[in-house]
Amino acid sequence: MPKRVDHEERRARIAEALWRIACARGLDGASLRDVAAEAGISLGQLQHYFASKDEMLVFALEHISDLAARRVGERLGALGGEPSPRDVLLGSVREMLPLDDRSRTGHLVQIAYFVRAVHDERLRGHAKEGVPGLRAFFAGQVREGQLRGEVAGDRDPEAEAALLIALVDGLASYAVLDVWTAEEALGLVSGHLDRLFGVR
Amino acid sequence: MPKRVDHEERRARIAEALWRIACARGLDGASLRDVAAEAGISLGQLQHYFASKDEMLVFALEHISDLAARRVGERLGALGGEPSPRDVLLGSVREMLPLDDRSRTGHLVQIAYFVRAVHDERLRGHAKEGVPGLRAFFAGQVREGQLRGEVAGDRDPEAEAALLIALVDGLASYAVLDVWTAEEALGLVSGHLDRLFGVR
DNA sequence: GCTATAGCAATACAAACGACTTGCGAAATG
DNA sequence: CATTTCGCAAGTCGTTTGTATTGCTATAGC
Repeated sequence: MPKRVDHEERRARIAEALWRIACARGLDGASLRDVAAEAGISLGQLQHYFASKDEMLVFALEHISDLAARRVGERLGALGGEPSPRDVLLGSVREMLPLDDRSRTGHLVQIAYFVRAVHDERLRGHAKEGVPGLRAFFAGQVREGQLRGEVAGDRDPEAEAALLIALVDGLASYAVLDVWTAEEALGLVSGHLDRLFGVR
Repeated sequence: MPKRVDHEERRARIAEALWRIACARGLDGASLRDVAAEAGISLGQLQHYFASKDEMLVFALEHISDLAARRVGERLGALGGEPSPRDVLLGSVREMLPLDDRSRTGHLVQIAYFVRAVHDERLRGHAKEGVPGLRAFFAGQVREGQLRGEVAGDRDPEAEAALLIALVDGLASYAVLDVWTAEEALGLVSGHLDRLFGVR
């Protein structure tokens, strides 16, 4: 047998090159040749790891979702054993806003995929699948807040969760357009959470 | 002189053909030939009215913004002389959600432009310019609500306006992905407005 | 009625695209 | 040491892209 290389590691490297291009010029502006050049490899080598462009796009999307999920997990894990629901929600939200360059890149990539997902059935599945889980998680935190008496009992946890997701997403979208900064966006969500958690 | 045709009317027709394609397949999937075919004209004729593809895209964006602004204006005008701030806000929001097919098409087009705006300086200007005006308008309505005693005095009108814009935008984005329906989205914003306007 | 010109069709063209094929070197196995 | 198979480079293919060019037709003005 000839030499073996770590396929997954190579594919990850290529995916990261794709993100850099998608961030700078958009997903549709990323040709296979561009990605190969950005990754510092030949077109032939890229095609050795991805049989088609579509395969590359799907892999890159799954890869970035994994990384984002892991980042949120780490942040929440750092909160300690018994964190307050408000801190959990604010920590999650903080990870969903383009507060630093890396996160901003992630957002630009996510937006690039979002537009494609609108017209591409397969990608739409990927883009949608994370929402119910996130919504359930947020709703659980709201419910926990109600148990602790920090959230009014007449609030619908499922509705509040959806509101929070949509709100953060909208704030983040305008933040990447420089309509307002990510810090201002964070302040706005924080105010929203203040209201939800009875601090007046 | 030879015969003369109404250039603006032809350009508007071409722009509408572009929207139909952008709605179905995205902006990047719309070639000049596709647009010409959709408009029922030849490529040569299309080029007669738009010297370059970029010129066509910019015109189509400005045209759809004009139409959307006029729709909102009509809806608010139909509210009568002294409408309540809550009704004004809900009416505006209703126009910003993809509740019918025409509105959904408008949203898909807007999304297509949004992604392009992230990477295109000129389009970004167009995409951003409408927000401050809308925010000021919403903030004015919140302030009016405070004067009428319907909104708590410690709410920051500017912040509430930004929250509402971002919230509606996020809800609308997920609505076009079919994560939830536009009707559910409307119900969620309505609940948000209930809270803002002291109905508990 | 001649002419200038707007309107428009048809075609050409270079560039770039994704996909595919071929071929060679290297290395681990037998 | 031979052989097999992976890793990869280079080139080619047909298609599609935006733009440019050419030329015909009809009409308004002189």
